[in-house]
Formats: sequence, C-alpha cells, structure tokens
Amino acid sequence: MRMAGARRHTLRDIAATLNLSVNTVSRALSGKDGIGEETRARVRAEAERVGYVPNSMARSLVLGSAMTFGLAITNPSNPFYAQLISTIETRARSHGYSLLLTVTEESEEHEMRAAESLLRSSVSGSIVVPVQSGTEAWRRLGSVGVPTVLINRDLPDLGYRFVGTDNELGGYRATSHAIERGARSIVVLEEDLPITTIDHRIAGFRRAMAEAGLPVPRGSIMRVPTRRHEQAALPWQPQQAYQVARRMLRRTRLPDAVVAGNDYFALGLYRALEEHGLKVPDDMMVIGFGDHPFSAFLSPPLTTVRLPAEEIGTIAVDLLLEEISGTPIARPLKQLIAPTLVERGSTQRS
Amino acid sequence: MRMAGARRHTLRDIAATLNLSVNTVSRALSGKDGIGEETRARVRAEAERVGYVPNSMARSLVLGSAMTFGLAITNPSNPFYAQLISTIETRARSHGYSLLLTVTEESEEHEMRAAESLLRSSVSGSIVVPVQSGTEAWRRLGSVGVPTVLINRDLPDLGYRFVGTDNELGGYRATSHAIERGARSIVVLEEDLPITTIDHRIAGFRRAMAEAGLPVPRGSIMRVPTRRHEQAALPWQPQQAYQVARRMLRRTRLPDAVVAGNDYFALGLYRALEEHGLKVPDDMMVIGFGDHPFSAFLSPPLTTVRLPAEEIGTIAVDLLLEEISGTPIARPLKQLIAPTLVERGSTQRS
DNA sequence: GTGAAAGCGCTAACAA
DNA sequence: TTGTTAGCGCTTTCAC
Repeated sequence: MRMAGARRHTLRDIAATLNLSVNTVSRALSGKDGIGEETRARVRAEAERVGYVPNSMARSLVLGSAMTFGLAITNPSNPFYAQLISTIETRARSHGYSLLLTVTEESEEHEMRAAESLLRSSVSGSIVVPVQSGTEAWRRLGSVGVPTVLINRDLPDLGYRFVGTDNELGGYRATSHAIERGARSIVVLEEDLPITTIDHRIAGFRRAMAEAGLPVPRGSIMRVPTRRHEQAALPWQPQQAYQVARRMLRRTRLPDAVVAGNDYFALGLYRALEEHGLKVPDDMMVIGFGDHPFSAFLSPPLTTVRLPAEEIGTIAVDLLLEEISGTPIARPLKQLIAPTLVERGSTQRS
Repeated sequence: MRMAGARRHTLRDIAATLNLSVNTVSRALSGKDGIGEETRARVRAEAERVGYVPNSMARSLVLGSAMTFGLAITNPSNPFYAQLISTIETRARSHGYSLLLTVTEESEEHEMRAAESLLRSSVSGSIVVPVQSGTEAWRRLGSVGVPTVLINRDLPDLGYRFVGTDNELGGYRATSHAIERGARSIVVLEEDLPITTIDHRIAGFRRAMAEAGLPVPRGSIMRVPTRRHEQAALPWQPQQAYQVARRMLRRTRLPDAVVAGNDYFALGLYRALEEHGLKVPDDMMVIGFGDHPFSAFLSPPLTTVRLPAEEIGTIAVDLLLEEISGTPIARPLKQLIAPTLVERGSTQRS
C-alpha cells in the first residue's frame, strides 16, 4: 500500500491545464449557471479524465458544515441499534450526508468524548441515543446550533426533538396479551439499568395489570444484573437472565407468564424452564421484546413486541433534514411510535 | 433546537481577547513547546472559559488528513459485522481517530459511492469489507495513498493488506469434528453468494472429507438463496434455510450431520428437523458458523465455529496505525486468523 | 461568461 | 518566547 502518493487532483490542477480560473472550474462542476456550455463540457471532461474528487474538508470549511451526520449509539451489537445504524446510514447517504459513528458503550465518559468529537467535526446534525440521564454532553451540541434529535431514550430536560418507541404501550400490550390468554400472575424480567425505556415498559405492565384488576405483588419485577459496561460490544446475554429465572423458579407459586425486557432474556428463560421440566406456553407463557431475528424460529416461536427501528431511524433523519433546510416542522416535538405485538407459539396454549 | 447559533469560538477569538497572535494560541493549546508557561496557562484558561472546541475541518485541511478512518461494511445487522464495527470504532477512537461508516448493502453500486465518499472525506485510512470481486472501487483509494486494509473477504488482485478468518480451517474443523463424532455423510448449507469466505469454507469441508476417505456425492453442498440484496438491513434469515432443509429432508438417504454457513441457517434447520420428528444430535448433528449470542442457548445448544471478530477488528486498526506512522510492519500481507470450534450439545450424542 | 481577490480556521515555516 | 506570513482547497463576492 501507500502508493507513492499520487496526489489528488484539485480544482487548481484542472484550472491550470485548461487555462481557466479556479472559480470557473468550481462553478462548472457544481452545476451553477452563468457558464458557457462548452466550457462546462471541457471542464467536466478534464475532471473525469484525471479522476477529480472534491475535497470535503475544504468544502466544509468554507461552508461551515460537513454534510455529515453524527450518530451516537450505545452498542452496535444490540440488534435494534444495528438496524438503526443501517437505516440511518442509508437514508442519510441518499440525501448526500455521510455518517460519523460514535460508540458510547453505556458510559457517560465516552459520551462526553463522543459529543466533543461530533462538535469538532462540525457535523450538520446528530442523532443520539443518550447513555442515561446526563444531559451535559449533548447540551453543547444544541447550544452551538447543531440540530440534534434523541432517539430511543429521551432527555426531557433538554427539550430536544425525540423519536422513540412507545414502551409504555409495548409493556401494556405484552401484558394485556398474556392476560387475555389467561394469565393472572405475571412476572417482568428487566435489565437493571436506570433508563426510561425500561421504566416505561414497567409502567405499561402495571397499567395492564391494574386495568384487569390483578395484583402486582412484590417480586413481580425481577431485575437482571446489567453487564453492558463490561461487555459493551456484545448484545444482551441470555446467561444472566437464565440465572435470575432459575431463582424465580424456586418460588413456591410460579407466575403464569413472564414478560421479558428483550428476546435474549426470553431465551435464557426458555432454558431455565426447560431444565425445570416446564413447558412453554402450557406451564408458563413467555413474551419477549425486540423481535430479534432468531425469535420466530425458537421452539416454541416467541411472542414478542416488535420495535419500530426502521421507522425511528427514518424519522430521525427526516427531522434533521427538515430542520437543516429550515422547513417548518409539523411533527410533534416528542414522537412515540407504537410497537406491534407479534403473536407466536409462546403464548398460544393448545 | 437551533439555538440562535451561538457561534463556535475560534482561535482568533481567544487570541483577540488575550491580545495574542492566533499562532501563539494554537501552539499553547496543542501542547507544543517554545511557549511561556504563564501564557499557556492563560490561554488554556480562556479556552476553557469559552468552551473552545477545535475545528477539525480546518485542521484536516491544512494537515491533509482528517484523523478519520473509513469503514465500509456490507450489513451492520450481521452480528459479526456489528461486533467488528464496535471493536473498530472503540480502538480507532482510543487512538484519536473518528469513524466514518458506510454501508454497502452487498451492492457494487453502493460500494462505488462509498469509496468515493471516503475519498472526498480524506480519510486517513480505511477498512473495507468488499462486496464481491470488484476491485475498481477500492483501487482508487489505494492509488491516492489512503492506506486500506481489507477484512473478512480478500481481493487478491489489489495486493492490499488483508485480515480475515481462516474459513478453510473453519470448514475443516467443523467437518472433522462431525466426522470424529461419527458422521459419515455430511451436507453443507451455504448461502448462494459468490464470495471467497464461502468458497473457502466449502474447500475446508472437502479437505476434511477427503482426509477421512469419505465421498462427497452430488447434493452435498446445498445453496440457500440469498436475500441480502433485498434485505440488506437484516441479518440472515432462518426462513430460507428452513425451506432448503425441508427439501433436503425429502431425500431417501439423510446425512448424519449438517454444517451450516451461519447460525441462523442452523436455526432454520432446527425447525425443519423438529417438524420432521428428527432429534438433534441423535438423528442428525448440526454445526453452525459464527457463534451468535443466541446459539449457546438453543435447545440443544449449537456447536459452532466462533469467528475472531474482535481480533480482526483490532488488527485492522493496528495495521492502519502502523502504516500511517510509517512503522515498518512485520506482519504478513495476508493474515488469516484461526477460528475456534465451540463444542456444544448439537454434536454431543448421548 | 469569466477572472481576481478574499476568507473559512487552522498549522507551519520563518522573522523578530 | 512571540508575531508575521503563507497556504491547505474550496466557495463567494465583486469586477471585468
């Protein structure tokens, strides 16, 4: 590699060989008018010939914006975020924007650095999954005029635009579904992390139980110790959920259904149940969250709440685009997308 | 949002308020010597006070390099690539480099645009998973002196550095393992895509069979129709593999073992076998590829070939760093990392 | 329709 | 130790 640096051609090079001014070449290539058709053709031909590629740095410097969106994600190995990355990159690119990705690993320290990095890079806008409740990192971005939309987890204090899943509704639907299928006693298995998504799901669970007149005794909410900080490059691990589930199975009265915070937890639960000789769904129903690609193929197939990753990513990019173009935005400041329940075998009693 | 643009402070602002030259401020902040300790302190304090953030665009423009690595990935939703992204971003950042992510969606057209985008952005180096065998897109990058390392799939014609999995060895180990466990007749289930990784795995399979003196009759290699082009934002789907597996199960003589090209295919196979009333591993052994996070928790747990994502990502970044710093690189041009077989229940006959 | 000049914010010579 | 000058490659006035 390092091919003896065949230096990149610049506008000046083209101008020189064509005996034109840099300015003319610039305007010819950028499609502006006020230029002779013939000149334009000559410039284009020469640019093509030497393989001219504009220098974004220079362009950004003078324009003040880099035609780049920043994306701050906690963990790309979480399938939900992976799909978000994919959607956002594709949509951003289709509008001419590149994507600068920063991984925050659920650490507020990384988050600070990420925000600073995006600031340095003069991103035209940024899409952020905040780590937790800390607002400091992202406040700066907004205060220097970088349009910023939060996704998945809101930071209400900032007053930024937000697009996320209606987790309360998700929790409600999952729980109601279990109740409809005959569950009276339900346990929730959630990661032990102080973030709004989880709180909302639990709130939805409580609402469904209350509406059905069912009690929510102590121990109904079980927490799976988080390992995100140690294993930020990995998705959730079923292992911890498995262990928590085993603890649950030592109880004298077992629940009829378990609503898991994500499909990996459901997977850990499946094993614990199997080892315990319990059948899903006849002995216990299981509902997951996320509709991960494996879930439809588990045995039994997992009923789960599908999260609107694509929709969230698309809206986030569109919001940025609208804000940048100055279009008045009709959408609400906070936008919650309803997740859909995917009914499968794990709640289908025969 | 768009907080009435509190303009970012520049070196000049600081210089003005402190009655210094821009240059002095620059050197004070960048830690160069030849500057009075007191001056430096004053500059730092002022920078801190106004929340100075350097402008990367300007810096890159004069330096000629953006302290950014480009990463071209086919599909972030593939767990292997997701982990690669995570590893690469983290390691790059720890050395001060940002990550510009481009998603190529297994499309050569996207790939061309991605390459051009990285070129425009003056990335300091790039890490690329090539889509297929087309070399054109990435040749440019090298020819203008951007260090480029290919990962996962090589393009031998380019002569670039390459770090990937030793898929031949992976295929060999998976197959040998099945043979050791008593399999005589083995089928391989691979995606129908003309890429080297797949070819190599199949080659390893053949070698293992040959060494054991086992025949490889027609129909031993079954192809799962690819859907990557339609569903580039999704990981592999078990569905297609399931259908191919069902076709296989209509044969009069069934294989003793199936080696799947990835764990999702194995999952599709699990269902087909279950529906057919066949038990894993007693009726048929199954081996996957990738060691996806769900695989250890399937029933039975899936024996699979673990891919060295972290190692590949780390090495790729290190190669770039070494190349940029001009360090002579001791490593071979092409580096294959051995994958490890993770033995689990799906090949453990009782 | 085209060119000359200025400047985006920064760093790297070279002077003072 | 500090300031001056020049320039990275591009776009945007404003003359011609």
